[in-house]
Amino acid sequence: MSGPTRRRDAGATRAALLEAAAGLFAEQGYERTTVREVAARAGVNQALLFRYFGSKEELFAEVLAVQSDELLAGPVETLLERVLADLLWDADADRVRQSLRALLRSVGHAGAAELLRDRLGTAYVRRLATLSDAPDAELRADLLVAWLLGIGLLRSVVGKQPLAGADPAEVSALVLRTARHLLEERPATGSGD
Amino acid sequence: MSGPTRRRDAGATRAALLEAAAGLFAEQGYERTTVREVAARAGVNQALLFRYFGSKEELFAEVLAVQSDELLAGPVETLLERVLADLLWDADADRVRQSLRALLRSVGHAGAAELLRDRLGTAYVRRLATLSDAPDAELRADLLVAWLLGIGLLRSVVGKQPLAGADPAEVSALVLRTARHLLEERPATGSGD
DNA sequence: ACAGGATGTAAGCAAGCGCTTACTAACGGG
DNA sequence: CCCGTTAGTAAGCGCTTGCTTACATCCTGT
Repeated sequence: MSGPTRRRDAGATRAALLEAAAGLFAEQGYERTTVREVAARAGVNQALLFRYFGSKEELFAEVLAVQSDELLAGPVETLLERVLADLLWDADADRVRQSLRALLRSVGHAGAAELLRDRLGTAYVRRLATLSDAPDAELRADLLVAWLLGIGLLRSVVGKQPLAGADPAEVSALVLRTARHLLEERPATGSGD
Repeated sequence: MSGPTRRRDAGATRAALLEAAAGLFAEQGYERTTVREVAARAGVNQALLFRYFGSKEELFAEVLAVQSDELLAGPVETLLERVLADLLWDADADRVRQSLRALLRSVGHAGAAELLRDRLGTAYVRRLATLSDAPDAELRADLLVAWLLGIGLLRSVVGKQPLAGADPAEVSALVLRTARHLLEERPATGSGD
């Protein structure tokens, strides 16, 4: 049987570090967050961070690894809506949202850019592109991902008004209507199809 | 007449520092660029950077100060098109484009965020909002600025394909059509106006 | 019970950062 | 011609960064 109160618990320490890191990476991005801050918020000696994660970079990768599948699992039709919700309702600190925001916040960092370029971004775009019949469907989906990125940054990082203070539901509805138009419209041609 | 070859020339030194800084800030952003790098590229002793600009932060501000008016001067109708051009044709290193990209690249930095929030972003939004009759015109303009920000980052910083490799003219046309729709559309209402 | 691995701690290293200081060398007006 | 001002230089200060090391302590299997 497990001891009543384990003061030495590798699993709990790892989890505490992971949670502290997720919060700080989401708030400040990768570069501005120091390993000492993470250890302090976790209430843990900072040497343990390196024992359990190897490096700051690997810790960051583990934080980002959380979200990959959860959002992508649902139906394509509501994918954009769900991502927007995670982006706009930033009050609560759900783990998926934290890791999404850590990704946005750290887009200047090579590791985050690579993840967005080669894995996450591609996965989103593949799904979003199925909503469009246009031959350049993937480009349109890329533009949508770019929009989400920009909205997240201008809202949470820059704090631009009126966007930062706007009703999330209104913003979401406006973006969704425009996104549908982007995916479905076709350029006017001289031949008139 | 001025001396034949002035080896001691404060104006030229300042200009060299400014140009080197614009290039590096555009390529790497504020935080990743070091004052030693700037001085080295300018071929100048790094102490002079502080003599002529006071601090890295003030040097950055001076780099960003370039673009403020130039783009905003033209007609509103082509404003979006011109910014998109500066964003998408990133081959040549025009000074206005460099400072625009330095701003995007450094959006995680407090100084850049403040400029975008309180000055530049507001100026763009004011003008863009005149293109819409909607009551939330400024919000829509904010969303456009967010889109520009996201496109610039996903293209130049992240390097996401197919966006990064797409024909700038096609991207521009697609974004402009969608932007017009965003500015002009109105939500469907139950009362049917 | 006790050896040995797992867990936690304190201290500090090398490197890099923005910035400053103490100095030399060139210029230009009197 | 000389001297104060200006431009340029070399060195390094104080601090922070990610990461490591040497060591104390606890827990568990046999």
